[in-house]
Amino acid sequence: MQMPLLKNHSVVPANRILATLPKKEYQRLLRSMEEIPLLFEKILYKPGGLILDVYFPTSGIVSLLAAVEDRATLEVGLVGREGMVGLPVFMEVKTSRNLAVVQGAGSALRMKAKIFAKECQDGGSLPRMLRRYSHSLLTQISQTAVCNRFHPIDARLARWLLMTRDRMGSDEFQLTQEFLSNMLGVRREGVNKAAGTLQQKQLINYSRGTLTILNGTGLEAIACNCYGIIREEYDALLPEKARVKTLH
Amino acid sequence: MQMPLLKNHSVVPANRILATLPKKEYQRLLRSMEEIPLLFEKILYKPGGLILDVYFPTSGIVSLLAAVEDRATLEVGLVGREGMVGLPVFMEVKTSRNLAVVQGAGSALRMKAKIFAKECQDGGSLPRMLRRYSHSLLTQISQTAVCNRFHPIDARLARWLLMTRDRMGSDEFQLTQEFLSNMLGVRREGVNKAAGTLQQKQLINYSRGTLTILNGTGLEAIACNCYGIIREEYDALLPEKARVKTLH
DNA sequence: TGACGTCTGTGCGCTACCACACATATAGGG
DNA sequence: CCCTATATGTGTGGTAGCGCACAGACGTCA
Repeated sequence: MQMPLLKNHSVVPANRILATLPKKEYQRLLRSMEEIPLLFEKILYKPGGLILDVYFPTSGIVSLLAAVEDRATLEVGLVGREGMVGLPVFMEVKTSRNLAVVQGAGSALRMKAKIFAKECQDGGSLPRMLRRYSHSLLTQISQTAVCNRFHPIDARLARWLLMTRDRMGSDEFQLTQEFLSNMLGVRREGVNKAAGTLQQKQLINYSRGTLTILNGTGLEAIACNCYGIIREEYDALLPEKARVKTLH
Repeated sequence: MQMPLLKNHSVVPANRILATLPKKEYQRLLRSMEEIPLLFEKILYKPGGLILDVYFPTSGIVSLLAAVEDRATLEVGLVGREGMVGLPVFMEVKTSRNLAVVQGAGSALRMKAKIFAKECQDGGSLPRMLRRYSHSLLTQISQTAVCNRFHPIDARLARWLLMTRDRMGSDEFQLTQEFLSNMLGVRREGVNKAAGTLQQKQLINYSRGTLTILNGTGLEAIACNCYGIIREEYDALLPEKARVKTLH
C-alpha cells in the first residue's frame, strides 16, 4: 500500500486513539513510527527516568505502577490498545514518577518522544484525542483509588481481571500471585485467599500461573461498580464503531 | 488601569496558571472573566451534571470529591490558586463524575465553559499550561491513592493539613471532624483519634471546629513523603518567582 | 533421580480500622 | 434563660488484612 515503513496497519489502525484520527494525519504519523513487540515484563520507563519514546499499543497491555518507599507497589493505570503509554510527554513533562511495564505481551507502535511532542504542538486531531484520553485515564485513576480505599480484595481482584480481559481480548492470562499482589497493593496471601473465593464460586480457574475467566458476568457481580464506571468512560470517549466506519 | 472588567488583578494575577501567561493573552482572557467569591461549602459542580463554568481560584481552596455508592466520599483532588476547577472542559468532556466543593472560602475568576473551551482550541499558552497542570493533578491523584492505600490515618491527616495550608496560605482553618472524614475516606471517630494524636504531640491545636497548625515541620515528619512528592510536582511545574519577575 | 528454586496453600497472632452506641460539650435561636 | 441542633470525645466488640512462619507442589537442571 501507501505505507512506507509499515505494512499491516493499512487502513484501520488497531490502536483506538490512532483510529480516530483523520486518515491523512494518521498516515503522516505512521512515517515516524515503528512497530515493536511488547515483551512480557519489559520496562518502558522507570520512575524518575526520562521518557524517550511513547507507545501506542495495538495489542497487549501495559501497567503503570506507583512505587512507595518500602518497595510495595500499586497499579495506578492500565493501558491497552485504547490508549497510549507516555502521556507525560504530551503534558510537557519529560519524566514520570511511575513505572510502565508490559503486563501482557503484544505489540505497539513506537515513536520518539521528541517527534511526538512536536506533533502535539500544532493543533491537529491528535492533541484533541489525547486530551480526551487524559480525561478517561484520570477517571480510571480516581475510580481505582476509590475502589482500593473502600472495597474488599475479592471485588478489586474481580475488577482488575475484567479490566485486563477487556484490554487483552482474551479470557486467559499468565500471572503469578506475587504479580497480582503488586497490582492490587496487597499481600500475596491476600491474593491467594481472594482467588480461592472466586474459584470456589466457579468464576475463574487459577492454577500455577494460568488464570482463566470462566464466568464474566459472575465476576461483574462480585466486582464493585467501579468497573462499570471505568468501562463507561472508555466507551463514551471512543466511539469506535462510528470512526471505523468512516475510515473504511 | 487597562482592565475593563476587573480592577484589582492589574499586573500580577494571583492565580498561578494565569500568572504564567503572556500579558496579552492574559488580558484577553480577563475580558471574559468575572471575579466571584468562593463561599464556604458552595458546590461548583456535581457528579453527572454539566460543567457550565470554570474557575481560576485566586484565594481559597476547592476539593474534588469522588462519591461511592453508599454516600461515603473520598477526596481525589485539591485545587488552590495554583490550579483550575473544571479541567474536564479542557479535556473536551462536558461533565464530571466528581463533586467540586469550596472547602476554604476565597475568591476566583469565573469563565463560561463554552468560551473557555474555545480559548483552549487555538494553540496559545493557555492549553500548554493546562496540560502541565493536568500532569501535576494526575500526580496528585496517583500519590494520594498510594497514600490512602498504605499509610495510617495520622499520616494522611498530616499530609492533608499541609496541603491545605500551602494552598490557603494560612495556619488556621475551620473544619469539622465530619468534614475531614469525608476528605480522608475514614470514619469521623478515626479522625478524632488521629487529631488527638497530633494534638498530643503539640503539632496542632484543634478545638470545636478551628484547627491551628502549631508545628509545620513536625507535621511533615509525621506525614509520609507523599506530601513532599506532590509538593515537588507543583513547585517544579510553576516557576512562580521567575514568571512573576518578568511580569513586574 | 535428586536437589534446588520458585511458586502456592494455610495457619496464627496482631493491629488498624470499622460499626454501633452512648455521654458530653457548645452554639444559637426561641 | 432553657432547649435543641450539632459537634465532639470515648468505649466495646468485630473483622479485614498484615507479618511471619512453614509445608506442600511443581518445574528444571545437573
